[in-house]
Amino acid sequence: MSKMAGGSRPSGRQGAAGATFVLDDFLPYRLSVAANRVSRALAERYAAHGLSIPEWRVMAVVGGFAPLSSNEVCRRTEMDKAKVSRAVTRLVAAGLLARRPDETDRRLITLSFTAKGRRTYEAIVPLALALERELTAALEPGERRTLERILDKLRDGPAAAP
Amino acid sequence: MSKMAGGSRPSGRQGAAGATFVLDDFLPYRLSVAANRVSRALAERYAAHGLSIPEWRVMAVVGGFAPLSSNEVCRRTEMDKAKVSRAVTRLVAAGLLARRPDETDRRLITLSFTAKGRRTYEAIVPLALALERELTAALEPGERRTLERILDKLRDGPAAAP
DNA sequence: TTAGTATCGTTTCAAACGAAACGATGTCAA
DNA sequence: TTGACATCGTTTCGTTTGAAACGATACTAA
Repeated sequence: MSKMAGGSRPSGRQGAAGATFVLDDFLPYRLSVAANRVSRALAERYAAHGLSIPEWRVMAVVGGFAPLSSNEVCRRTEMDKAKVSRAVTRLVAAGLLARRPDETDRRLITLSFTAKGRRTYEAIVPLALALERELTAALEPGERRTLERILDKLRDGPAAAP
Repeated sequence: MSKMAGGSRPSGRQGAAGATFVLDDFLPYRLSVAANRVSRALAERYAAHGLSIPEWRVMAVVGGFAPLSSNEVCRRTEMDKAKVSRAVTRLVAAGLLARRPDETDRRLITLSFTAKGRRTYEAIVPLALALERELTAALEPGERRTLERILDKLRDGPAAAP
């Protein structure tokens, strides 16, 4: 029951082309709307800690894989390097991340938590997990697993890497 | 098999906080990545017709509900009014949409296709449907239905309207 | 009437964005 | 060595974005 939002329907008169198109049923649209809703909810909670979503993503992978380079952060967060660079700059300025040149390859910059950064990380991870639980609470156990499978397929599905 | 991207795993040493967090398994993240992939694929195809995604969304609801006001477009596309205003301006400039003041309420502006706009609409709807078919081709028939249900839940789920 | 308030669509402003250019470093083959 | 090319992270550029301010129109109550 999400189609009747406005009451009226595609209104019959559909020009010559026959095939009625309903945006509300269009998968890319619905996926985008759902993702935006969820992202907004997440951003709201992290705003209280002064973190944007790109910053949170960086924190998340540093928490799991530090020490790592900005380049690795790119791969692990699916963000381009400009976005990562800006997020890292802000996190360093906020005193959450330490940036130090790699000894053996000086093009690389190694990222790791400061003490404050680690404390923040440990404070916000539970927030993320709580939101995830809230979201999946509405889902049947089977739906949850199906969703994981589907998201994998959609992620890898179209557009073979160039 | 999407987790082993880099080979290494959360690397054991996890500070004091115990609960290992894996961004790659985090629903909001995965949802966002999947949605971005799909949006990018869609945008690519529409770029050939000179349409951005906001513009395409406006075209889609005009095709289904014209004549309608910009305000209705906002509700039906989940875009804010600034975004809609800009998309409409471009579509009018491109000669696809006609904008004419409502007779009875002169705050409203009624939108409808020009002849060219209708032709374009009829040309691009099949493109959208084709992409959707490609995407869902990878899904079992049951998965497809489950996904619909899940997207509804995620859309309405968190954040009761203020 | 006439205030006062609400709604519509546009515009303004600052922030965020992606693509491309860039300087610095590393790699590889002649 | 040297030169050509690749990679890393930052910065620049023009565009897009959302929030708020805005003018114009409509509604409501005195």
